[in-house]
Amino acid sequence: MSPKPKVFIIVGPTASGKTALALRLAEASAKAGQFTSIISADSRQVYRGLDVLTGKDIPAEKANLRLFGLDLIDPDQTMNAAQYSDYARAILAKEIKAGRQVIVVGGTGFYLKAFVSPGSLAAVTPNDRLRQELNRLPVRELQHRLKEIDAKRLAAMNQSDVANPRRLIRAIEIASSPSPSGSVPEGHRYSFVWVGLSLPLEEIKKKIAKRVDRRLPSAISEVKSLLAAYPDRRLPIYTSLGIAPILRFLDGEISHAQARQLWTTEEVQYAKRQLTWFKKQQQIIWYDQDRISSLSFPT
RNA sequence: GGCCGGAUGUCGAAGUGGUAACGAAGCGGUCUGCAAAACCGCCAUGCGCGGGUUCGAUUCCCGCUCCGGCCU
Repeated sequence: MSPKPKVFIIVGPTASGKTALALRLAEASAKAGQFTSIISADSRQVYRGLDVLTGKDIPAEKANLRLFGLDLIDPDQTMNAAQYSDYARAILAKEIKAGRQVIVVGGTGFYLKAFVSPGSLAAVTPNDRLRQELNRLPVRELQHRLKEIDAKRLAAMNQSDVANPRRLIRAIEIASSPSPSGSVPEGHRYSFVWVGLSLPLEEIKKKIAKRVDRRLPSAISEVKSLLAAYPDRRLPIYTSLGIAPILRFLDGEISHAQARQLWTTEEVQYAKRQLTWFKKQQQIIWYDQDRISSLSFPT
C-alpha cells in the first residue's frame, strides 16, 4: 500500500501570514522540481469582483503555481460548505493525480472541516422554498415547529443554537426531509497536516489597521461598482467585512475616518472569532508566525 | 455677574421615591449546507461633588463644580 498523499492545510486568523507561507513553501518545492497547487479556503474570496475587500493578494504571475478556490461565483450567487467541499475535493484529487503537491490555505474553518471530512454534513440539500417560508417566522415559532416534527433534535440543541433562526431552520429542513439519511463515512485517502499560524493579537491588530488603511480607497470604489451592478443590499455578499461601513460612508452617514475605524474593528472581531474556532481543533500544530521559516514540506 | 439646560458604565443613550432599559465597544463562547454569516453568555452595588428631607434618593430640596446656550 502506497503512502497516502500528504496535504498541508495552513490556517490562522486573518492577517497572520498564511498566504505568504504557502507561497514560500511552493517556491521552495519548485526549486526542487516539485510543482504545487494552492487551494484557497475562504468563503469570500470565492466571489468574483470582491478583490481588495477580501485581499486576494496572491501574485498571479507566480509561475508554476496553480491557484484554486478564487472567483468561483458571481456576487448574486451563493456558496456553502458542502459545495466548497465538493469543489475542493475534486481539485485535490485531480492535482494529486497529476503529481502535484497541494497546499490548502484558508481562514474559513467550517469550509475546511467539510473539506477534510466529506459526509460530516447531513445529506440534505437546502430547500429554498422552505427556507423562505420559515424565514418569516419568529424564533419561538421555529422552535415550536421543530419540536413538532423532531423534539429530540430540538432538545439536543444548545442555548445558543436554539435561539439561532438559521440553525433552527436548517434543523427543520433536515428533520422534515424524506430520508434524514446519515452521512456516509469516507476513508481517509489523504494525510492532512494542519499548520496553524499564530502571532500575538496585538500584532494582528497592527497588521489589520495598516492593511485597512492601505485598502480603503480602492475598497470604496470596489463597493461602488458592486452596488452599481448589484443594487440589492440584502445579498449575502454584502455581509463581507468592510462593506457595511463603506456603505454608510457612501450614504454620507459617517466620515472616511469612521469607516476606516469600523472596518478595522470588524476585521479584528473576525480574527478573534477565527481564533475561537481554531483553538478547538486539536489536530492543528501551531507555529509562531515569526519562527516559521524553518518549516518545510516533508518528503 | 444673571437666566436657562445638562451632568448616568469605555462611548452613545433611556429611566424611576424602593434599589439602573437599550445600542456600540470589550471579554468569553456556540457551530453537521447562508460561516467574513447567524446566534448565546458576561459586562454600572452605581447615576458630577457635599449636605438635607424620607423607612428608603440616581430620582425631591439646598449649596458647590464642570459643560453648553442666552443675557449684561
